[in-house]
Amino acid sequence: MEIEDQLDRIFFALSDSKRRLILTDLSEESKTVGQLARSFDLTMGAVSKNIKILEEAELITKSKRGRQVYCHMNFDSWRKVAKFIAMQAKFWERRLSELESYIDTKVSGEHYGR
Amino acid sequence: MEIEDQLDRIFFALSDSKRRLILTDLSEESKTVGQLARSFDLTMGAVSKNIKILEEAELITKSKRGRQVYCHMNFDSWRKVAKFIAMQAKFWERRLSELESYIDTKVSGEHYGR
DNA sequence: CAAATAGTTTCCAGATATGGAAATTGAAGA
DNA sequence: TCTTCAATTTCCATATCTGGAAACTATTTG
Repeated sequence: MEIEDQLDRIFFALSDSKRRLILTDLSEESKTVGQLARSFDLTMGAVSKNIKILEEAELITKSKRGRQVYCHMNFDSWRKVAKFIAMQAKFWERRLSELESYIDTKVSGEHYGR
Repeated sequence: MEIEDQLDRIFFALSDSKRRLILTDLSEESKTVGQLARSFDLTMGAVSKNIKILEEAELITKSKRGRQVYCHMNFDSWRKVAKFIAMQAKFWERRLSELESYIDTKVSGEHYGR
C-alpha cells in the first residue's frame, strides 16, 4: 500500500488551491518561507505547515542557507505524477475503445453503460 | 475561481485510495451502488457518500434503472484532468529548461536554486 | 552574551471528513 | 395496498484540517 499512500499524499496536497499556487510560484524560482508568506498574505506558521504537506508529498524539497529555508519545486516528482495520470488515462482509454468496438460489433439494444 | 474550485474537488476526490479503487473498478464496467458496496465491504451509505464526492468532481456520472443506480466512469472528465496535468508539466518543463540554459550560459558560482 | 530574525511547533477554536446505524425516499412485486 | 429492496439522507461520534497566536529553536549580528 506504499504507492497508494504516496498518491493519497500527492492528491491531498494538490487539493488546496493555495498549495497549488505555492507550487506554481515555486516553479518560477525557489523562494524562502518568508517570501511565500509575504506573497500569499499568510503567517509564517500557516505557510510552514502547507510547505510541510507539499514536502511530505515529495512535491517540493527544502534547503537551508543560514537561518533561511529555501523551497524548491521537485520537478522529478511532478513528472512522475504526470506520467502516472497519463498512463492511467491511456489504460482506461484502451479499455474504453475495446468496450466500444464490442458494443459496435456484438450488441444492439438495451444500453446499460454510457 | 471556478476552475480552481473544480480542481480542488477533483484532487480531493482522488486523494482517497478507496475512491481511486472505485474509479478503477468503474473503468472496467459500470456498476450499481450495491455492487460496489459488496466489492469493497462498505455499507451502502458509505459508498453512496463517496460516489457523491466523485460525482461532484464530475469524475463519474449516474443513471437510474428502476430502483438501481448505475455509476459510470466519466472518461471525458478524466481526459481533461490528464490534459491539465500534462500541460502544467510541459509549462514547468519549459521554464525549467530556460532556467537551466540561463544558468549554463550566464551564472557560475552561488547556487541558490536546484 | 544579548537582541533580532527566520522558521517550526504547540495549543486552540472552528470547520470539515468519515463511516455506522437508523430513518426516509422511491420503485417493484405479491 | 402492503412488503421488500436499492439507495439516499440524517444523526452521531470520532478524527483530521486549517490558520492565528504564542512559545520555542536556531542562526546571525551588535
